[in-house]
Amino acid sequence: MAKATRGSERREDALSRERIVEAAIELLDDEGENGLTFRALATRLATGPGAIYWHIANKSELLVAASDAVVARALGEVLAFPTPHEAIRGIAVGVFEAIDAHPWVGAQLSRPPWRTAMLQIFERIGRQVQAMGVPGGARFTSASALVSYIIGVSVQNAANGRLLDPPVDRADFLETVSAQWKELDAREYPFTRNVAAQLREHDDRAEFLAGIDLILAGITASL
Amino acid sequence: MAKATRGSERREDALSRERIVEAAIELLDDEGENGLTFRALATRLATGPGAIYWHIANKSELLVAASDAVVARALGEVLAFPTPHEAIRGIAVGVFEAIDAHPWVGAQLSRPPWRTAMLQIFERIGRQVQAMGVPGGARFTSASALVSYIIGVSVQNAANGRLLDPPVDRADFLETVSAQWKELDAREYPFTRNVAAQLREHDDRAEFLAGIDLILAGITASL
DNA sequence: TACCATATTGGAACGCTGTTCCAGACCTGT
DNA sequence: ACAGGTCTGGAACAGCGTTCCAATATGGTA
Repeated sequence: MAKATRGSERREDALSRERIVEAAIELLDDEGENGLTFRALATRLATGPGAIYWHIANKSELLVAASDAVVARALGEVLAFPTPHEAIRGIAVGVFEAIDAHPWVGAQLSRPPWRTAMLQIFERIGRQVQAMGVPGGARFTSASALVSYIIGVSVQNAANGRLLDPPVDRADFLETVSAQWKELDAREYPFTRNVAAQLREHDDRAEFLAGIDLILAGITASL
Repeated sequence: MAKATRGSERREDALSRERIVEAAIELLDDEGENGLTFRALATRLATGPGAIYWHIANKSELLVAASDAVVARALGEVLAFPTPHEAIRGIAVGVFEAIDAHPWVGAQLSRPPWRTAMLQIFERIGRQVQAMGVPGGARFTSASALVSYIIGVSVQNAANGRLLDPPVDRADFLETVSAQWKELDAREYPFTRNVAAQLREHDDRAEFLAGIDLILAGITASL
């Protein structure tokens, strides 16, 4: 009797690569990047650390798999757009919001191996650059610049949101930084002091899109 | 006699925050980011781990201090330029090459707290944006876009160079990646496959500057 | 010079981590 | 019913950041 019970419920919660990656994503979202340990993951999956290693080589591979899953999901949700210009903005926002929702992805993207996740973004952006009418020789440069900008801003935006241990209100946070900037030495930081006020009414997403438009304007201007 | 000898040479190798940060930079450059441990650092400074903690709060602070030192040194070497356009290129290249020479700095920059290092870059770029004649309301956006792009590309460039454990030749590396891209599925990655050839004769620095010019063109176009 | 309070040192120890190892349990095909 | 590989999970290892603290060096005062 005891044997039968244990045997039947065993197949239900069988370990698998997907289940492990899914649990890792949950753990990272719940506890932050430092929350993902093989022991915590094993506990959540009601098993031991050793069992996980049968399905996944090491922590690095686990992080790559988790990031890829998040990026793939985000890009999958990006729909069709009437113009290349709008499509690029749509893809960019999709990536931006995915990293904003899962800040730990950012730390992974700017780290080797830039495998599937980065490649997927590059491919999607590249196609739209081509559709914009950019000639062959300049496509690589334009797509690279866009992808670098998208990843760069998204990662930094995620890093900012992550830096508060007791999650502070965004407005309060901007207020604080803005105040700090105003306190800077007038000789060393004249520019930063000057724009400190603008920081208070600052919308990351809008600023991000404005940057995209800036690059797109540059691409268009050199057609 | 013995007492005098020990006493006199003791002051020579006295510990200090600067000496520790300098040794940390050397260690990071020599052994990579994983090479910096408090034990290795203590050995290099001929002391124990505990002594280091008298001068520095924790590893995070040490990394921030090391990054700040490298960035400050790099920006200090950037000279005057006749036009804002050239100045921005000059600053950008300075940052790019500093991170290329010290890849571990990249991992730090896109991580909170973005204190002095990031701020210094932002300030330097911002002043030149102002000099370009960008109106007050758009300065923040333009400077942010440039800084994000500069950091984004530099970090990714550094990450690429770092990923090879036996340091492979750059040309061989590009050849390999280019070949990998050509093997990609034609349905899923048409664009990436198409530009794979361009990757082989790819110059990171030139590509980086082309991206800067793209953004500058965008800024100029919207003046 | 003798002494004390303070600043500084460095080695031992703690708790945690990623990873390895392996005895045993499970599942499948004969 | 049994033999094979597949899969599990707990114990153990080395190494990490960090803390602790007894020992020492230093600078000021009597």
